[in-house]
Amino acid sequence: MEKKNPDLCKVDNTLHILIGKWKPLIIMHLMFGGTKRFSDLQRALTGITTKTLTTQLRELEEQEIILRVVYPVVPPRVEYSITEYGMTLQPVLHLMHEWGNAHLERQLNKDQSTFNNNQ
Amino acid sequence: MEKKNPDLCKVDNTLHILIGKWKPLIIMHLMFGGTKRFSDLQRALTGITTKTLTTQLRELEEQEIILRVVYPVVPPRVEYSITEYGMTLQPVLHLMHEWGNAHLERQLNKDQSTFNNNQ
DNA sequence: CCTATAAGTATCTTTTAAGATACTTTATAT
DNA sequence: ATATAAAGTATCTTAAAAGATACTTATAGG
Repeated sequence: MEKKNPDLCKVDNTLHILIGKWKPLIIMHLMFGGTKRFSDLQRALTGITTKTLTTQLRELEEQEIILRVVYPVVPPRVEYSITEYGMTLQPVLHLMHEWGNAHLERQLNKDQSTFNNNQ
Repeated sequence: MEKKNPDLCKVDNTLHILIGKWKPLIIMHLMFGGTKRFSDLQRALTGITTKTLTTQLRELEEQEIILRVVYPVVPPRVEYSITEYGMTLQPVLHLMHEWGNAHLERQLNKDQSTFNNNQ
């Protein structure tokens, strides 16, 4: 780890891509579910507003994690897909998923033992 | 990936621990630099306020990522260290560091070629 | 001519994180 | 008696992210 310049904590570069209430979910959907239309995503992400979905998609597009393709028809048809570059996040997300899962179980166990101790 | 219940995106569990402007840095410092006092950390994290440092440390402590030990002396002495559990984040942070580094270089190359194209 | 449709915009409000600044505590050394 | 030190609290302000709600656009189909 760089001791001299702590700004060189590159973890933040990755976090920057992933931070956003719905971004991991969006990425996972496109990564494992393939190309999706705007309305498909909105249906999949229960509770998201159109404004928020638009923002998150545009940011991911700007980072070249996803691709946005507009078909010039009426009513509009817009398709989102993961890019090749976006796919490079897969091992990272996988490990985060694993750790997050273990973390969740750990917390459930903790609650469990608290519960037992209170008996 | 769970298709039925998208709330089961466990990546968010990991993100939840890591989100916080200074948290990755704090974790890295304790993980690789060993036990540190409050003032050591404040010196290391240039620009952080006491209030923010306190908040971030307390949150990490609550998640059992770090340990806070108070020595009952005056003036106070408080030491922070990474827990064994906190150490389990190391592979995750390592991968995020790697990806983030590659991402940074990619962006630098992009800027470079934009620069060249404008000649 | 009216309506429905998909993918958004435009505003406004709420929530949360972080920063700025001043204050507190208490045994010890002067 | 007073000043000092370390590790904080207490308030207030600012900024950024997300939510609620209403509106827009352009054409094909009835």
